[in-house]
Amino acid sequence: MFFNVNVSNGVPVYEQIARQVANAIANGGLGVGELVPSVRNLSRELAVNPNTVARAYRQLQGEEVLETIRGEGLVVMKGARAKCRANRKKVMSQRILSVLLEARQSHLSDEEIQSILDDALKASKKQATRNKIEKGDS
Amino acid sequence: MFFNVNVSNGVPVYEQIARQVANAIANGGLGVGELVPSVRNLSRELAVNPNTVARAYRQLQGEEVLETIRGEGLVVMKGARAKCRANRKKVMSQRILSVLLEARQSHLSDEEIQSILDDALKASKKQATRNKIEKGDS
Amino acid sequence: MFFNVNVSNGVPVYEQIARQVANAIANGGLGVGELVPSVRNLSRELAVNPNTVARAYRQLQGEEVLETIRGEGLVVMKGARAKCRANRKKVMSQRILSVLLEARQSHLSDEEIQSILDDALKASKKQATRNKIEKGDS
Amino acid sequence: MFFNVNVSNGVPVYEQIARQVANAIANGGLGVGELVPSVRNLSRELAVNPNTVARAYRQLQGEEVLETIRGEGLVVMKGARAKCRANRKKVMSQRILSVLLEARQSHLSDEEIQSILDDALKASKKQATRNKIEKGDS
DNA sequence: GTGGTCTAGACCACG
DNA sequence: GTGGTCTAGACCACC
Repeated sequence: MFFNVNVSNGVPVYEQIARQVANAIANGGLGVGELVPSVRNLSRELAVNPNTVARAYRQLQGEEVLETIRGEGLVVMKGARAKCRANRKKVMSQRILSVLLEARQSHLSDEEIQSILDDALKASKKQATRNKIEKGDS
Repeated sequence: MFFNVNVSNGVPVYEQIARQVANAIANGGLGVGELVPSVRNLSRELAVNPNTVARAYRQLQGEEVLETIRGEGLVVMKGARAKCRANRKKVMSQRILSVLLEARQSHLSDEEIQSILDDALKASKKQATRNKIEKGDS
Repeated sequence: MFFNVNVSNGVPVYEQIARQVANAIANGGLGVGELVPSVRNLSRELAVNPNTVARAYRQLQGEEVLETIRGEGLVVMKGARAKCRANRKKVMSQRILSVLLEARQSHLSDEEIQSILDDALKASKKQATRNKIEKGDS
Repeated sequence: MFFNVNVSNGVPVYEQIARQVANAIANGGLGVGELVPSVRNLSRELAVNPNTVARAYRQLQGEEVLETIRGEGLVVMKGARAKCRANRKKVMSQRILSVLLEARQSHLSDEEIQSILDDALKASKKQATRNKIEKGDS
């Protein structure tokens, strides 16, 4: 359950946090009924504004992944794991599809697209391995 | 050489214009030494503010794809076609790679990723065909 | 870190701003990772439109000298100092070279050119000294 | 008396023409009392708009370098040669001085400036030699 | 508070 | 006619 945020990344910080929490749930790192880290703790750990963490959590509440237990904090809802898994896949699919569609409408040929895909797949495997080893970055 | 912009797309209008012009160059629709549509004409045609078109063109100047001929207009620079083709491919690769990397670091398995890719590829082909037939959309 | 602009100078205001910021970085007045003055503040201070400052900053982003931290502001990128120093020298060299080339192709003799250079060098030293003393000008 | 213009140069075409005519006069290529090429001829030869040539000539009239002889055309005025020589030197000096001043106010050291000057001087000599040999460019 | 985008409209130099 | 610059002001997302 180690989160990290990249501020100079284009992707809003609150989104990065929300995604990583959702991923943790999808992978079982955070189980149903468990408390997520408190806004204050997490914000300190990530060195971001508490409002930002709060916003990430709010978004996950809106997606019915987290719910507030009065006097306790935010916990993972029942059914959240399946939802996160499904959602993760759906988002991935949409993103890839949109890139591919744009590639087509810019007249890249099937062969070019295929070769780009193959290269990216290989590169991602290599990079993933590297990250697993290094395990530290900025 | 028919450009179109989608205002509620997330992607900034000036970027859409710049990309489409760059694509036109990459595909030979706009040849080296040719004048691109004038700022005022294109802005009228696309129903956007002239400044927005100007900004798109300015960006392409920064990339050394266009250059201005004083009192004449903007023309496609020598070597622009290769640059646009290479750039298009590079951008595509980066985008796909970043999605794949995120997929990996969210612990999706190789099989899941592969199946998502295959589905997206098929879907994109179908959609491309549809677009070719319809030839008009929003 | 005192910037100033000369509106009736031929040189576009946004360029003057961009250069001065780049120089501040080259000279260490603005360190890597530091926030540059906010668009609104600087525009107020210089009495120019915020868009003009924004354009200057945008240009420096394109040169990978600045990058935006969402919700925070613009900071000096890693490696920016070296880049700015190198660039400053390059620009100077090009400008001088182009003047010299034109002098040559207008058939000025070596001796004339050399004498002009010497005079200009002396004059610039004197003027620089004067500016250091006065420390205020229009 | 071979003129050439560079449209994608930043320098206004009419200025390039005016300068080259003035240089021809300074070098004796065009003698006092001689007719300069007609607007129509020169514009055809340079492939530029006649208005542009006319403007260049107008500027030289303003500088009292050319004068119109009714029914004849434009001729080089008495004293034009000295004036052009002086002017050429003055313009050169000003341009070099302004570059040097900017270099100083951007905190380049004396040594850096001197080295840049030396390099530029050497480079300009080399380039000038090359141009003399090649004698053709775009 | 920060920057980013877009619109509207004015003025300039150039050809 | 062309692009380039600048201003003024609105609206957005993010932190």
